[in-house]
Amino acid sequence: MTSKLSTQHKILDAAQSLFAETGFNDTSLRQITSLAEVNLASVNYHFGSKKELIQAVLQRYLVVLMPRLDQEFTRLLASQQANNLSQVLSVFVKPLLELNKVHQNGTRIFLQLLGRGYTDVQGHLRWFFNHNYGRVLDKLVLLVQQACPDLPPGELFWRLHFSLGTVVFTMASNEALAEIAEADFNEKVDIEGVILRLLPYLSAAIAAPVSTVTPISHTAPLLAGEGR
Amino acid sequence: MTSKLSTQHKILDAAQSLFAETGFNDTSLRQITSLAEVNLASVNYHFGSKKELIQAVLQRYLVVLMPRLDQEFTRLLASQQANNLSQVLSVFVKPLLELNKVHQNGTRIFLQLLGRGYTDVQGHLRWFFNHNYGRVLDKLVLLVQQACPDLPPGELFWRLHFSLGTVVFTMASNEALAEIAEADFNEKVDIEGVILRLLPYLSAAIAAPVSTVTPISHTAPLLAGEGR
DNA sequence: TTCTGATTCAAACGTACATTTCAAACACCT
DNA sequence: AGGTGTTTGAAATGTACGTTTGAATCAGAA
Repeated sequence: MTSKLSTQHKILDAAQSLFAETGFNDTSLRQITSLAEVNLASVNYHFGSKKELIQAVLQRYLVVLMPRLDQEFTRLLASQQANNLSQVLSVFVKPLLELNKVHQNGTRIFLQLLGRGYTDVQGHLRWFFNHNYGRVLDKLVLLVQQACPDLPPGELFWRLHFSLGTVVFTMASNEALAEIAEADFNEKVDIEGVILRLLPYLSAAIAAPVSTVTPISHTAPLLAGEGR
Repeated sequence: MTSKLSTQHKILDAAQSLFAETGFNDTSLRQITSLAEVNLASVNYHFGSKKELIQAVLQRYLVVLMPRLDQEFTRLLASQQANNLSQVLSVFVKPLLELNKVHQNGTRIFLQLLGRGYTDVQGHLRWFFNHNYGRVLDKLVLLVQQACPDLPPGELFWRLHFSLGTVVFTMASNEALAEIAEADFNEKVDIEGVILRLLPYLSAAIAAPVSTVTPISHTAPLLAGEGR
């Protein structure tokens, strides 16, 4: 079963686990190479630097996930009928779960890494992500906008980021939560279970009625475009 | 105006800003003491260690917030009529905003710190938090349970943690989000604005109908257990 | 085999970190 | 003023980090 893996592969496998568990900055190359059973210098030999290793770890999943999401988004945009929010969010499920083909527990690991990327590093990974895949997410914004025509663009912006936070934080602390859930409620919940629990939560949240109690002067937003 | 501050106070003020901005592990005592314009050794003299400094920074807010929340929860629990979810969540607003009395931008800083505490450190801060203030949060769980009697306890557990993720992640990246929001939508949003936007989002999310959808993965084989 | 480029290895480099040390400076008492 | 306990200061300690180095080892072609 355990075929002979290249050094690069062993590094990536060890790195993703440690990165997901401990975060990027709090995982040392020595931990990684020790777990991977390779020489310390091989990381810099094969990847150049720790920063590039982090990107390589993420890219392994992103190059699979993002084209897949793009394809789903494009399909939904092409269908003339308006899609409801639940349908839009549901298209995430299959592409995300297919990351388990990239690596065992790939879905969980990727989402944890995504969470780490948003909270650990200062801007750098956020830029990398938006720069490479921003156009795909623009389609998602468009779809949600169509599904929730009554939602002002500014409100939608915030709610999408709220939702990103929900997902990312949940995955970052997924292990601890799953443990508690099993201990307290006798419910064994895997990553698919969490995703399926997230869907109705996020659907209801994003489509929630807009609050009427606003202490701030309510100026009509003119500019659209999620750019940046 | 700028009265003479004690060394301890200067350290706490510098530390909370840097911790909120960069995270606990990625902020060095040298940065803190440099910003506070005190000697490096004074941190260990006054607080013992970096870990204890982190706790002291958090405690300054927790000792104000948690009794305040406890009081609100108790009040709501005492009222015989059942409270709806929106009412329950609303009790967070005032206690949170009163943290601005503890320090300028105290609400934002505290929530950012809370986010850092949940994602940065390994369990340690989570334990500290649950150990000291777990009983207060139990009352919140009870209130939400009363407001959403149809929600199974297991589902409620997950949704409360989803909500924690929403808040915590939003605050961790609050500065970046607020900047984008202002640039793209011409909306100046302060911490109060974010909190008020969160309320309807979270109310709808927690009270969302429970999904009837079952996992698409085949139920027969349990290969690739997600545990560990 | 011998040559050659790619990979691995042990060791070291320079930097930054939290923490400790101990003498100097300070504040507050009588 | 002198004495005492508290606080600050500059410097050093030991550890860990990412990265670099140069020799040893390997794989494949001639």
